Amino acid sequence: MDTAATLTAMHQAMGRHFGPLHWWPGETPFEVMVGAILTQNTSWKNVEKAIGNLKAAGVLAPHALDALERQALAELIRPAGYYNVKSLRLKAYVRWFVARFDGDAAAMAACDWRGLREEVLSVKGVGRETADSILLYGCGLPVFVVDKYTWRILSRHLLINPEDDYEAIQQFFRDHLPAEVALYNEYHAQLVNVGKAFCRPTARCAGCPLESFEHRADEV
DNA sequence: GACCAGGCACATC
DNA sequence: GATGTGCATGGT
Repeated sequence: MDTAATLTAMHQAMGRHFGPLHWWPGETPFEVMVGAILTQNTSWKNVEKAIGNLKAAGVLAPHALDALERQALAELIRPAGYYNVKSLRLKAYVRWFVARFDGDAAAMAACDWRGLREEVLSVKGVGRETADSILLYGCGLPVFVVDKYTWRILSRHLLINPEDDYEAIQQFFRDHLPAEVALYNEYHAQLVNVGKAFCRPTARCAGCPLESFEHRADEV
C-alpha cells in the first residue's frame, strides 16, 4: 500500500470509529479564531470556560474585543491559562482582523490562502498551527493543520521522520491527499481525537482505530 | 504531587 | 541554526 492509500485507509478507519466530528467546536468564525489562540498548549476544556466568560460578558465579537482593556480580557480568559500572554496575543490578532477586514470573516475567507497565511503569521503570538487553524476552520481554506498529535501519530506509524518540522509535515499531507477543505477539516479532527484517546506520550494504542496499521513499538 | 494539555516568542549558546 | 525557558490554569 502506498502512502496516499495508507493515509486514506487511516482516514476511513478513524471515520468508522468516531463518526462525523463536526469541527471546529465554535458557533462563528470569530469564535473559532479566538479558540485557536486560547487553545495554544492548553486543553480544550479550559478554553471552553474562557469562551463562556467572553460570551457572558458580551465581548465575543471583533469590535467589542478590540475595544476591551487588555487587563479585563486577561481576567475573562484566566481559566485558559497563560492569560497574560494570551490576552496580548488575542488583542494583537483582533487589532489586525479589524484593521485588515473590519472584523469580517467572509471578506477574509475570500482571500487566496497563500498570501493570507503570511499575513496572519505576521501577527505576534500567532504561529503556524494557530494560523492554519484559523485559515482552515475559521475561513474554510484548504490548509492542513499540523499539531503535536499529528506529529506523534505519523511518527509512530513511520509515515514521517520524528525530526521533520512543521512545514515538512504539512507538505506531506499536501503531497498525498487531495487539497479539499472538508477532508482536511475531518482528518485533523480525527488525529486530535486519536491523540487524546490513544496516543499519549506514555499511554498508547489499546483500542486505537489505527492499531492495525504498521507502527513502531518504542516511544516517540 | 507529577505530568500533561489542539504553542509561541525570545534568550542564549 | 539548534536548544532551552517562561508563560499558568485545571484535569488525571
